[in-house]
Parts: sequence; C-alpha cells; structure tokens
Amino acid sequence: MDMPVTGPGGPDASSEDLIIAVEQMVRYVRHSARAGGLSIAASSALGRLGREGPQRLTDLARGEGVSQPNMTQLVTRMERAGLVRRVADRSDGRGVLVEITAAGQEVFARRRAERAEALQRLIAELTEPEQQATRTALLALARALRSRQDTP
Amino acid sequence: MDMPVTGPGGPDASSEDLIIAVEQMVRYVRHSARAGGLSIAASSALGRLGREGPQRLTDLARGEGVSQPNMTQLVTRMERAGLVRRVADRSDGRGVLVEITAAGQEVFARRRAERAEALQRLIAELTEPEQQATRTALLALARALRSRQDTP
DNA sequence: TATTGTTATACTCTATAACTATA
DNA sequence: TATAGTTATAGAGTATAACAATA
Repeated sequence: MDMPVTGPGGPDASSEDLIIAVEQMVRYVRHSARAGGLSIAASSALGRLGREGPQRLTDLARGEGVSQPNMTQLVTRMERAGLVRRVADRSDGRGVLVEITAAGQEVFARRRAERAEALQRLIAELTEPEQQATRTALLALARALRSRQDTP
Repeated sequence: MDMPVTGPGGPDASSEDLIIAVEQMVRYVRHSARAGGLSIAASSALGRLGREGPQRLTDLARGEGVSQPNMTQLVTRMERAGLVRRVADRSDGRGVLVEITAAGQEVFARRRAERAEALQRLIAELTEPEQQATRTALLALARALRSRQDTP
C-alpha cells in the first residue's frame, strides 16, 4: 500500500483530510436531500426503479445495499406515498415486482433536477481544473464502487 | 467554462451521472460507517470534538448541520456510551460544554484509521491520474462547503 | 430444503413544538 | 424578551430474528 507522501511542496492530502472531506460531502448531500421532502433512501431507490425498470424486492435491496426487511418497509412507505406499486411476479409466486408509478416518475425527475442543480452550484465555486478533477474523480469512484459490488 | 446544458429535451446527462456517483459514495460511506459500530453522526461529532476541543452544544449542532434537540439526543447517546461528557459552562449558566473523553479519543482514532484505510483501498483501485483527481476534488469540495458554511 | 417476502422488535437519527432556566 | 438546553412526540431508516408461503 502506497503511503500518502508528505513531500516538500507536494500536495499534502492526508487520509484524514480526505475522510473529513468525504464526511462533509455526506452531510451536505444528506442535508440537501431532506430539503425536497424525499429521503436519500427513497430518492435513490426511486431513481433505480426509474432507470432500470421494475425489479424484485430482493434485487432492489441488494442493489441499494440494504437488508430485505429494510426494503420492505421503504417500499411500503413509498407505496403509501403513491410513488411505487407492488405487482405480482407471474413467473414466481413468491416474488414481488416493484414498479415506479407516473407520480413517482414525476417526483423523481423534479428531485433529480434539484439535486443536480445543487451539485452544479457547488462545483461552480471551484476553479476550472478542480471542476475537471471533480468530474473525473466522481465518475472513477462510482465505477470502482460498481465493480466492487459486482464481485464481492 | 462548459455549462451544463439543460435543454428542452431534459436534464444534462453528465449532471445525472455525477449525482448518481455521489449517491453511490454516500451509500458506501454510510455502509462502511455502520460496520464499525459507530454511526456517521456520532463519528462525525466525535471527530469534531476531538479536533476542535470542547464546544457548546449549540455550536456543535450548528457545525454538524443538525437541530439542537437532535444534538441533545446524540450527545446523550454518546455520553451513555462513555464517549463524551457534559461540563457546565462557567461563563454562562445556561450553556453546556461537550467534551470528548479519553475513551472517546481512543474509539475515534481507531474508527478514523479504519475509515481512512477503507477509503485508501477504494482509491487504490483507480488509475494514478484518477487518484490525483480524487485528492484534488475531495479537498476542493470540502473547501467549498466550508466557505459556504462560514457565510450562508 | 431453499428462497422470497413480511412481521416483530429494537435501535439510531432526524425534525418541530412546547417547556425550563438563565441572561 | 431572548438564548441555551431539554422533553415530548413523531416519523424515517436501519438491523436481526422469526415466520409464512412458494419452489
């Protein structure tokens, strides 16, 4: 493992600094998420259903990285809010397909636009090279997380 | 500066990619946070107390971006766990200073090491330019968030 | 017997409103 | 009257364990 080099004049990005930065990002995202009346968990699951189509509850739970009972509850709350609906899986009597509703699509689109705008506002405060680095970093991190999720 | 074009056709695709990436990071951090038996909220507040010293409950709440009652409860839980203690503020009979305990310091140090290691493992999966971009991006984003918090 | 989903139970985290005590 | 903190209440989000129904 290559240690973070603290060289003379070099960028001193200690692990702690990075962790603090990530925590700050998490707080920011959580905060800006609450503002719109849709929780992170809900908006994330809703987005997945919108992008990928109807899914089994188990797959949804695994994709979101939460437990099955957790997803049962989340889907119940979202169903109560009219964002998704449960549909019987005709190919497997045990299964349930979760499907986004038209209202859910609409809420998600608005929500996504708000959050994208908030992120853009934040990124706009950076210098041009930093903006470029941010795009590169976020996409690379997402890719690494995805590949990790595919093969654990 | 290339603006995110939000034409009549819908939201800009790369903005959405970035949002999805951020959400994925948030999930990852939250997940790796739970693994160690200390919640994000607790570890974040504990870290602040460790780095910045004893603070008024109100200041802690504002710094963490949560409500005062929320912080009262969080401090109560952490106090029950022996991580912090409440100390009377002699300069203001209404106030309470929250102070990290030795046990809290120890837990935080271990926790921080674990999380830094997890982040390093993730970053290690990226290419060298991406690693560089990630350090630059995280520090820049943290700086932007800090400056925003100072002047809202 | 294994898988899918739900129920039961118990935390943490979060907020707003109402209250107490001090300034 | 204003500020600091707590209590009361409510709800989201999370987990594990136990259960029912289906494969």
